[in-house]
Amino acid sequence: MARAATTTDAFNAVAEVRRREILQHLAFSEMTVGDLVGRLGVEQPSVSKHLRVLRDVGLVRVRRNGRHMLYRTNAAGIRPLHEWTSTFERLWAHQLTRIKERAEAEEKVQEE
Amino acid sequence: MARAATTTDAFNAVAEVRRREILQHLAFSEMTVGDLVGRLGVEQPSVSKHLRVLRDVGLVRVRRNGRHMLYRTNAAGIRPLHEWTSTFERLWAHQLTRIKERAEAEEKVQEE
DNA sequence: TTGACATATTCCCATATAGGAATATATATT
DNA sequence: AATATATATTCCTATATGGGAATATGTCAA
Repeated sequence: MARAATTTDAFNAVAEVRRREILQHLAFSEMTVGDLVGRLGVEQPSVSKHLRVLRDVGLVRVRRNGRHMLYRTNAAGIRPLHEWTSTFERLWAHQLTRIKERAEAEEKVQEE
Repeated sequence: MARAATTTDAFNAVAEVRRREILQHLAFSEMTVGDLVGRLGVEQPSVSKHLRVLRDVGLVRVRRNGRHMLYRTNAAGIRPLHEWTSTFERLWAHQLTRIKERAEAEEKVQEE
């Protein structure tokens, strides 16, 4: 079997750096495809294709304005990612604490 | 160009469902490859290969115990994902508020 | 040393990319 | 209608995948 399609879910869609960049650019203001092309320095067809993927998984919304397409990030689509990572939050806090404790124990040894 | 390697970063590694499952299983207790095979119902070579990817990006740590390999999740590796998604947190809270407001406005219309 | 057990690696293949180039579609303008 | 502008899609190709099957490696036990 091959890798899962990029349009399978938000996790797969967001694996690509360009698409993460796009989502950030569209997070707090609508933007045109042309705007994105300018800001990312990527060819227009590439941008359109990435936007297609993001649309398919519901990570962006579009509306037309004349011959321009106005895209914006649909933050709700990112929420599942946030929640999945949150389940590990306690864990890394814990692990960092242990690392800190060890470091302090080491320090104490140094002092003696 | 093809898709970026799964070992490029945590984003790519975590795109695969199996690997997310593995990380959850190894989050709060060390486990053996065999344990994972049993819990996931996946062939051993598959599990080993997924673990290899997770190791390469630093999402799991291993230690040997006789002929068993004990794996555990390295939560710190997931943190970048959490932080990236956090930048959208305000946004979805905001968008949900707007949706709610619209719903309430609709309701008001109904009452009249 | 030999055999059993646990895990890792290799080989094979169908599949899906991402980007580049070319082209199609849609809308505005004259 | 003809042209220009904005965006989307198609075709191409090198590349990496995930799973299955087979095999290699490593460690313990007798």
